[in-house]
Amino acid sequence: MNLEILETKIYKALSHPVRLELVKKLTAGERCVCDLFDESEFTQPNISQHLKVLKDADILTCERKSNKLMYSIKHKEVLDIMKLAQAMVRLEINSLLEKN
Amino acid sequence: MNLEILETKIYKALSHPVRLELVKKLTAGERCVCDLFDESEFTQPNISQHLKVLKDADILTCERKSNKLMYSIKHKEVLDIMKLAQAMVRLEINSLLEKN
DNA sequence: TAAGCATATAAGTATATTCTTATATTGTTA
DNA sequence: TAACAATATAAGAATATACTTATATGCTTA
Repeated sequence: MNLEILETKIYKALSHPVRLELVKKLTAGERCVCDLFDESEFTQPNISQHLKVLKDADILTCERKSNKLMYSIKHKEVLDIMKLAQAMVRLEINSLLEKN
Repeated sequence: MNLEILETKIYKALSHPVRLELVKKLTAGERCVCDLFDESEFTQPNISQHLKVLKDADILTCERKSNKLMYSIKHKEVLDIMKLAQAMVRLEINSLLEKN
């Protein structure tokens, strides 16, 4: 098993705006698929597919509660990754603003 | 401008094994394209294209030194991102090992 | 300024990703 | 166990990505 491929899988999972939004929603706590779907502008299968990508990358995990599947963040490290990436974006925005 | 798109651009840039390898090579310091290409198994245009993706995501920057273009890491945050992703991978590997 | 090295761009093809609609699966409860 | 609600999977079309080869661009130096 190639560890680098597992690493790229994490980045790829985060690289789609819908999936990034899903992760951000889950920072507030676990949610069921139907809630996540209701709040999105896409179809239920599409949301399920995106959740699967995030689960396969071990970013999310899920657990059944009665008739609902609750998704949640599996490793808190992903939140730190996102904070760092957002910091990079801010640095770039600031340096663009300074130039004008 | 949508900040979330800039964020996903960072992840997408890191999500290819060749590009991840390029970033890792540059952790040791700046390198020219020809060196990076010589050490790779791909064509020079392909390496240039990957470098462009990394530059467009503001992960790398480049500077001309005489007849060579030296690429280097632009924001050290990306190294922290990679450490965190690697930590996530290790956690997963360990928990897989424990199960067997 | 011509020649040569280093790098980027263009164009095209193969493959992967991201959606959609339709359907299957699974757990819950009447 | 039948019916329903919640979710996943399948199949297919549109689009994006990642390669290749060929060619262009841009420094540098003779």
